[in-house]
Amino acid sequence: MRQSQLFTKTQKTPPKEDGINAQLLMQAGFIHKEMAGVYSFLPLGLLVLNKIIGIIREEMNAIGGQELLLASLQDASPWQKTGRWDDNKVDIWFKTKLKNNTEVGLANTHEEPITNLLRHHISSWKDLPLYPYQFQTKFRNELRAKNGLLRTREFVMKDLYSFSKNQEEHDEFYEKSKEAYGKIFSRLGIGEHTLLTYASGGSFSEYSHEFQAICEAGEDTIYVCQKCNIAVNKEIIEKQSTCPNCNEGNLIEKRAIEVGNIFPLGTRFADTLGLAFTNEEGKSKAPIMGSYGIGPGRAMATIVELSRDKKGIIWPKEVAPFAVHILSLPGGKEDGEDVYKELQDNGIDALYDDREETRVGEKLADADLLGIPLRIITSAKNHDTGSIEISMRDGSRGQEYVKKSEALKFLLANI
RNA sequence: CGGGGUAUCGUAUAAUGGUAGUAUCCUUGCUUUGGGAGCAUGUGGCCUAGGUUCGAUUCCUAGUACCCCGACCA
Repeated sequence: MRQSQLFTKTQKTPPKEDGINAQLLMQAGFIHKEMAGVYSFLPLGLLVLNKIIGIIREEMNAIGGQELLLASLQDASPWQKTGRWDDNKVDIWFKTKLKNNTEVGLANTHEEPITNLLRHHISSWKDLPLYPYQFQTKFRNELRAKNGLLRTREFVMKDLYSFSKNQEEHDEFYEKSKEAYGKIFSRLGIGEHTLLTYASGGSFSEYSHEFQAICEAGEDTIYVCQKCNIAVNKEIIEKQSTCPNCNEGNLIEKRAIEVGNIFPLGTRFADTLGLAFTNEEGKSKAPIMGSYGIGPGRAMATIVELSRDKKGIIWPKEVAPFAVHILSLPGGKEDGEDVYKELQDNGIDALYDDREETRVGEKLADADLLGIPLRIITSAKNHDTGSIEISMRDGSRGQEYVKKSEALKFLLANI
């Protein structure tokens, strides 16, 4: 895309905003704040969000997930059956009314609707296991939104629900989901910081699991086992002071962001809502359920918190809005156009700073702020030597000069 | 939900009971051109409603919004 056509602007003075993530994302023009805890995604922000969603989708499909899209408007009755309609039980509901006065809710999660829906589609053991998932907007009426995109009142969530024939099948998928989550956070560029964390399992299992990215901006406190590189959360450490994995006690306290969680649900929802299948012996059984969540927006905020410097964001390769940022400095227009066209023809996403009135310093400062991983500079100086100049936003490699005719080959090898 | 604070151009901020200023952004022009350059130029603002006052952006009350601390986060 040509930067001269991009309608969003960067700001020289950062907005006064809580959370470095929102501050940088707003300053760079990725998001817009609508109100406390509610953000809109602008073109650059949506590109990143969609990259994140794409990665999650690939990994969910790889373990047998089937994508669907459930409704946001919720009928009260399934929630009333499970006891989760009551505002005293679940205090984050947004509720509203139809014209005929029927009360409806804006979904904050989807265990009830998915379970209820599957009553129409599951009847035999042959229909299981089933792993439906979605990317869907959740509404949660938080008493206090904070930390930018880390705690919002409206956010897209990937939620997968597993329906298994028996405990063994459930456990097998649960373990697979752990691995898939590991891959996701690694591809998002925060794998090194993200630890599997034991959390309370509720009534159906000893543990559930969170994926906690160690970060000072986080709201959670976790306790990291120095030996296993896993962690436990507050709930667990209050009950036991040792690592559940190795049983040793050397646990270090850290702040962290919960970027994902997986949770065994047993048969609670199926029992209450009447979801059952006929097993091989002809008996009616409730499927074993689990839920598996990741918030792409929160993941995006976490990436920004963990991957930045004084000058701006440093997007990891797989989530960057563009693979390459071409800056045409004075005397570099001709080369800039050529390189941009060549990249386009070869399917490489590039942002091309073709702005003619913009000064060099501003272009460079903007590029630092936007954080696209690989930068190409064309200029009079480079033109004279028949080269383009390539550098990495993260500073992992210094400036390299490549013959213009070799540029594509070089890029294909490095993005 | 408890406690505290703030509200002034798009952004960041200042002052003031008597016609609201700066920086940045934006317009226009000239000079510049490898790290937000210079000069000039123009546009744009006191959250809402009451009250006190000759006069309120300023003081008071209420509302609303936002922020912070805490609690909460199934």
